[in-house]
Amino acid sequence: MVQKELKRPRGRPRAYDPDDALVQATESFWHAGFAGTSLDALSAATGMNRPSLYGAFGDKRELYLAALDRYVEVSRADMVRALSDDVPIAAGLQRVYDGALALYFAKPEAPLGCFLIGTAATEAAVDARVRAKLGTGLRELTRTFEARFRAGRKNGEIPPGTDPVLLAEMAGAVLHSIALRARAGDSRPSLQAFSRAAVKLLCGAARPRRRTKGSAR
Amino acid sequence: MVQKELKRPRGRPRAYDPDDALVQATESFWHAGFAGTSLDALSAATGMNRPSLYGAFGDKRELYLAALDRYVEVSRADMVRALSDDVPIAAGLQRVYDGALALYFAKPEAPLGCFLIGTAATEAAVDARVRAKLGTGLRELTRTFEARFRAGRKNGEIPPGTDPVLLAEMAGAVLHSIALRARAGDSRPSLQAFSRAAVKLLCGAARPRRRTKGSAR
DNA sequence: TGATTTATGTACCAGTCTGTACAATAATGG
DNA sequence: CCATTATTGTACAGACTGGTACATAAATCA
Repeated sequence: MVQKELKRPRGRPRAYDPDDALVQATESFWHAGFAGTSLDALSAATGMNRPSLYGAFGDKRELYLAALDRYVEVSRADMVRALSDDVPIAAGLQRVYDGALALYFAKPEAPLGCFLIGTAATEAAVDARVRAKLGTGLRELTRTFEARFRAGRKNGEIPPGTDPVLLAEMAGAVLHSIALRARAGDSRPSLQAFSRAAVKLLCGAARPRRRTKGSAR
Repeated sequence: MVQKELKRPRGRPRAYDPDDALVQATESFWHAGFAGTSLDALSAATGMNRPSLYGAFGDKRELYLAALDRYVEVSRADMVRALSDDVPIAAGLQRVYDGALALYFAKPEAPLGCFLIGTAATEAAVDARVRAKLGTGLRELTRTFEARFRAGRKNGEIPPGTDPVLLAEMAGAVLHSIALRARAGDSRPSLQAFSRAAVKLLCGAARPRRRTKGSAR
């Protein structure tokens, strides 16, 4: 559908796919962090030799920043999809957490948690651009939660007295905690259980109080 | 009170204080992470030359692990103190968060967040011992919350139907989020506001629902 | 086909990294 | 005062670091 090479560029064709290479580079950084990932490792992971890396992405830092950008954008899009208005808030929240867990445990032998939280946090103290991307990335995700809670308040899904900003921050905090704990070695079932309880608390605490027992599905 | 040099050891005396040096090393790691901190930096920060560092702590990794241990122990002790039973739960929780913020913003020009969360998360994926320390560290803090909630349930501070494990995990999640967001550049007042709202939510949601306005002290 | 353009592969540079060998130093024990 | 012990300071080894210069290869354009 999408036409890729309407017109071939002039010189020798690339031996790699830039998007693919960025994904591979992301996985390398995801595993060992920015400082812990060498250009040799990036070269091996992407299949590109060093000069090609520089030609395509600039230096190591620029490549890392590009990887962060892509990751945040994909995560945001996934969240928006999971939180779609035609699913009740609690179910949407749970979909976000389930999706996150699937990503964080994608490599079952070595759970990596969240790429942004797991690697950019360290670099943020040293590199202002990383700090900015980490900050805006986290805020974007929180704001996605907030938008859903706000819509839910308008819908009547959530009583008018509740604060969508606070609920969004709490939902974000749960996500942060899961991301971190996955990388810290906590088991997936335990985090899944936590996420379910947290959803119940956040969506239950928001309403006028009712029985928790015997709720359908 | 504590006698330090009841008997001087045999050889040439040390030119440094081991505890002090560990604190200095911690600050270095706190800033740039494990991989980002060189032995030269550690040497400069501690005032010890390389062979002394090796003699005192072993290699760089061992030194980092010792720094993590000390940090977790101090944090745990601070938390236990803040959550003492003779202060209401909500106030105790708030003391924990206020203390954390004071620590995370100790260097106002460059907020470093939490040492454990900010640096060990990155290294955890590569180093099993760091992962273990991160995991047990986080769990210890959460269990400290849990103990306080459990005591509060026994006291009547919190209704018997609530789950202390969940509340502790939520309180921990708020702490994790604050730690992260401090390092991501969020302002201290915004995080303080978040912590206050979170305390209200966690301690308010736990009780049978009542007015928030006009509660004494 | 030959000129042009772009990307690749090799090889390398200068600097930095972690860790250590070794001599000098400063204390104690007899 | 000399032997012993432990730490310090210097200097260095060997590996690895990020980044680049340069010749080669593969495509298009005329």
